[in-house]
Amino acid sequence: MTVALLDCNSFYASCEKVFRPDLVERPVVVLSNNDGCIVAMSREAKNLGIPRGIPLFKARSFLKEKNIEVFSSNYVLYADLSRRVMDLLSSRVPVMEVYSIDEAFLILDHLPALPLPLCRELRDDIQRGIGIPSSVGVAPTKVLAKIAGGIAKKRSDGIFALGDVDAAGAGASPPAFGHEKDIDLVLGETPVEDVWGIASRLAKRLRERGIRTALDLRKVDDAWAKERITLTGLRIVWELRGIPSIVMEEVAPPKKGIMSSKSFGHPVTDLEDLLEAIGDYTARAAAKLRSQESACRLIDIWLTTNRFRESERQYSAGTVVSLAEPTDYLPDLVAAARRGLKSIYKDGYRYKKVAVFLSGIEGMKGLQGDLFRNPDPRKSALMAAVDSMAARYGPGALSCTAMRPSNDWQMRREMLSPLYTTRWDQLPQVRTG
DNA sequence: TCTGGGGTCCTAGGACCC
DNA sequence: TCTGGGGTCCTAGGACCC
Repeated sequence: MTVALLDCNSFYASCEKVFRPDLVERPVVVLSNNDGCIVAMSREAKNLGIPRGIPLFKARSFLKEKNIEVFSSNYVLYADLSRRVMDLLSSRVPVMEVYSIDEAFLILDHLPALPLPLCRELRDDIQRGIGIPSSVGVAPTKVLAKIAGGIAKKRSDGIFALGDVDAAGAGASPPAFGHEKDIDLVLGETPVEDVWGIASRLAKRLRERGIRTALDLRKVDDAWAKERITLTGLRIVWELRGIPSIVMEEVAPPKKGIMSSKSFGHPVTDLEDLLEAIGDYTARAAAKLRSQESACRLIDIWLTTNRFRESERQYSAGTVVSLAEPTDYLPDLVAAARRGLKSIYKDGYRYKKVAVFLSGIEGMKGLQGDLFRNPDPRKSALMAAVDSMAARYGPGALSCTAMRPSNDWQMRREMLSPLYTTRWDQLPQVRTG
């Protein structure tokens, strides 16, 4: 197998630069929801040594001092540019897995083009046509392609291959980057915690056993790995050996749980405000549920105060509401969510966050019982209308809850870029003369 | 004043059944 | 006094990913 991992560089920051040519070489950071933390940085910002995940209030003076451009997160823009990248890839490579908003695995076997020239072309086209820089790692398995991708990011040509990938492809061109010996060299220089699937906790345990690099990990005993790092870990070991063991998810499997949760812009004390927020979050989660043609049986609700404010009284609680039958019908879901919230709400606390989690998810088509035999056409029609309104006016357009004008639970987004690509009224302007 | 929001999979342990 | 063994389902929590 020859698999490529194409990864957009500093994706959110790169998206913000697409319509701002004045920012080309400038350091840019993108904030989390609620303008809380720094979650993405352009290369220039990374080079200044800003830690990822640092709260904005701690970084503020540094950002100002270094004249760094700061953006609130604009997920509508990122999702739209991501879709364009993925569409371009799937038009050239029939077998691929969209792994995250900014990454895709591509199967390069049995294509007319050789792997490396094709990757160069894809990378160039994404840059020229969409304006997003990317890098590509090529290898016999996903885990090795991830490692190759990490090296590609540091190279000026943005491409790195582990093994004889062109020979493995159509067989016509000389090997591009190396043979087995070179794979050993690269793995020997890859710290074990840089392997996909091995994070700090696991890495610490491995290091205690003398396993410090990807090369060490590749050599461990199968039975030992199965027992100590589970089958998930054993698959990583096999992949390091070049044996494909992690499946390609060509079509995204339906979600087994759908979450909607956001911190508030200000502390919230009033039950009515919390109910309004939970209605909004439930509407967002339910829209995702319907978009994958599923229904859910369980709704988890939880709420919490701000754990960082140690001087304040803390309270957090959650509850699960079971529905009589699986449903995707928003009024029923909202009613259940409100019931759950009322059962755990306590007066007198300053709340930071509420969350909705839909689970017990089943496909609508597979549903047994009254719902399937006797779907209520009025309910389906209402939900279709809700979904088309949301497509037009945004995900929070309808939530079965009367929204009051001064809802101060809404998140802060004080440095939001325009919706360049999805709203006519926010298209970039070209000045002439 | 200000600290993100999604997801997946795995294991352990309890309840319950035969 | 003696108090199995195996299976399933559920939940909580840990660990990992972006």
